[in-house]
Amino acid sequence: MPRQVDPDERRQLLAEAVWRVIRRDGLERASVREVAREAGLAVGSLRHYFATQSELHQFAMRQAAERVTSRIEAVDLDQDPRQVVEQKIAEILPLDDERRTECEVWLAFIARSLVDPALAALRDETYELLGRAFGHMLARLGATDPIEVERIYALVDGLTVHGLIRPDLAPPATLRAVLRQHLDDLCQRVRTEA
Amino acid sequence: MPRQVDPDERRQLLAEAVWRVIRRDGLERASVREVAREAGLAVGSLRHYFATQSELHQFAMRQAAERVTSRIEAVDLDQDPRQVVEQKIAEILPLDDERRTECEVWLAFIARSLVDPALAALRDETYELLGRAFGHMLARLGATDPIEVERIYALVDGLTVHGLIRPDLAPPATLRAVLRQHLDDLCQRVRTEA
DNA sequence: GGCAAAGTAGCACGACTGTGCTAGAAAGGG
DNA sequence: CCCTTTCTAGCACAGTCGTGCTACTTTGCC
Repeated sequence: MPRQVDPDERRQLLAEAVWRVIRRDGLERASVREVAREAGLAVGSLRHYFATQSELHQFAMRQAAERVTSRIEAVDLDQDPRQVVEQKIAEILPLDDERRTECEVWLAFIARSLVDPALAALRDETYELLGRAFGHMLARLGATDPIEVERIYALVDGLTVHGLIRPDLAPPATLRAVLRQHLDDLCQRVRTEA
Repeated sequence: MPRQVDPDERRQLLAEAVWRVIRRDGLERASVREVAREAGLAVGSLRHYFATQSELHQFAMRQAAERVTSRIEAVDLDQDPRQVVEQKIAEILPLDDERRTECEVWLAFIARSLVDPALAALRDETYELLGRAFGHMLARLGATDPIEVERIYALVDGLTVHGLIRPDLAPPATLRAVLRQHLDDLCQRVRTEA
């Protein structure tokens, strides 16, 4: 029998078990039984923390999003704005295994959010949060055009997908290079406009 | 009992039934039973055309990809290169209901392809085909930098995702505007480099 | 007509699913 | 010490799943 731990910590461990199952077998295999097995718990025990499968999935999705957003907010602002923006965006992209996990999990939940209203609400929350973050980042670089905000946001999400599905053709170095090129263009245009 | 139809046509009808189920309930609900019900067939009848569920899903995914790629190849080349590129890319984006269906279905399959080798092979095939298409399109505009190819490819895929999940914040007009802005920048850079 | 092929339908099996439910163990405060 | 709360565990039910299998109908060719 696993030693008792702090309830919040137990929920976090269960969320991470969900992530591992999703990475290994996909979201459709993240059943309460499979997640409980992955976490080393009985189904009845898991359901003491999450009454339904839906709650479990929502929590796992929210935790994945919060790990990303909290890292973005933790970036040191006391440096060149261009560097700040680049570092913040780097926290979203699948550049290492930790961030790759978050991206894979996120993609699985995003896909399901198209047919699951509860997940859709969570998705919208994060989408709008990130959208505002991109707005602030571009403002910091002197760009205010909403089209440019959507442009870099879409670019980053597209790079994320490419990094996930073709790590051979879109490795971390390439993702970084594309991002740098885009930011270069952006900064240059701002300068010439001024 | 449904009248007998041409076998290939029947397979196409079944693929479209898969698409409808995916849009309505998600890929995880696209069971042989549900698809057969959607198509108005018995399970045994469906399995006369697709021996396994995996075959059914692969076919449905391939058909969705082919509908997009064939439209791209059908774009009239006898006009301004900039227009050709814009029209080709417009065939990928979820700008109307038909294309939106393809994109939603594609996203569902892409997500599952991370844990399904058979779908991964199909995904890679299409990814490389589109990658080459973007390479040709940029070459037509005078751009050859591989980073620029990945950049516009990622941008389009990101716009697709945004158009799918937030049609309110990223409506067709916005997707088009972002694409135009990107192509404008691209063409201008080519001119100044020359 | 007959006969083979193609198409349609439905049953049955074993496996897995979410969740309602009960029972017992552990923890902590009095 | 006891008693309440929290936690862990497991059973049971009703449902869905993929697929192997057989039987019947329709089609098309001779």
